Amino acid sequence: MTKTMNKNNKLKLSSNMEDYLEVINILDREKGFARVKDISRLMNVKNPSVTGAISKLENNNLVKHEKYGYVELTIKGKEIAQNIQKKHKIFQRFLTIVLKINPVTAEKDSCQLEHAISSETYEKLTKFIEFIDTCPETEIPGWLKSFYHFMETGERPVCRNE
Amino acid sequence: MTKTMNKNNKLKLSSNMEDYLEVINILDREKGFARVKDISRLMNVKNPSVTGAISKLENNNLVKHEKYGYVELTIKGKEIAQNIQKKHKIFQRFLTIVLKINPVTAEKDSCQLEHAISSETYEKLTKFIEFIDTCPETEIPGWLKSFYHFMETGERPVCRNE
DNA sequence: TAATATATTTAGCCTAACCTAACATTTTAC
DNA sequence: GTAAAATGTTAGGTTAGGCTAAATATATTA
Repeated sequence: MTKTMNKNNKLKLSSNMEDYLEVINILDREKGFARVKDISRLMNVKNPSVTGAISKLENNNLVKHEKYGYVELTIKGKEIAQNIQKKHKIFQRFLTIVLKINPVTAEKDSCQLEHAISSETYEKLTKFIEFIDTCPETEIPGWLKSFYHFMETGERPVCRNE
Repeated sequence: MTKTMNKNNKLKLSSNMEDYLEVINILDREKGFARVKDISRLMNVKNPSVTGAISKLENNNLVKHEKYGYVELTIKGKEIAQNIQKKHKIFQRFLTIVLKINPVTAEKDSCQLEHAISSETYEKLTKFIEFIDTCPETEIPGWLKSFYHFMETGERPVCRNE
């Protein structure tokens, strides 16, 4: 066990490496392949930084890459990438739906928050959004409408004890 | 403008430096002063790391420190520390009150999330907690009780359209 | 097919954080 | 009041991640 592992013997990746995996996954999904150039563009870094990062990910068996060729996620790499993206999306939804954060800020915040949340918290936040989504009677639950009103006006409507 | 500034000409600190400010502030509040030893203990680093960090913070006018003596926050340093702590606390409350995350995980997550959230999102999250806190009729709003129930059982109670 | 353009890698350097070992200062205990 | 213990600093090394410049490989186009 030479590499950095957490208590569950799972690889502990820096948020940087997580970002690389995420970007590679996005490119793969959207274009069918990921090249160094595209990764560097999306990550806002230069090509040599990508080459370096890729080779680290390769050492951890998270990507495959043959010289001058495409970068591909391994099963393990894809798992991690998808995990991060789920966290990203749940924050995106929470911030835009519940807190009414503007899309640009919500996106930026989600990019950071996705690396900072535990799985336990992710699960419960997901439940929370599900709770709102599955409101059986209206698109937006009454209490959430009340919160919107509270944010806009400071007025505190009656809070029913259901 | 040689130092790293963001678009508002504000200092952009690494989350590491933010953590040092936070810890110094906590020590100052709880013990009346902050020494290198205490900082290193709370930060889980060795003394020389603290000395190095302190001197960087000093260069940015965020702390004062005379050799072998106490470390003190400047006004600016204190402002930043308090800002981070407010973010920490609001996550702590959100995670424990709304999502019912266990205190240990909530604390760990808050320590990370505090560095990842914009001011705008912080403000709105604060509003959200305020909305819950000021529920005029009950300790815990009915909708939140319904969510707890939903988390525990998966049952979806009636959602009133208030 | 040769010349040019683009993409990738390598080499070498920088900064932020951390560390250990060695040295300096301050505090404590006799 | 000095010697031991504790605390703090300096020096020098490591790793992660970024950069530029230069070399190499691939792709395109004349």
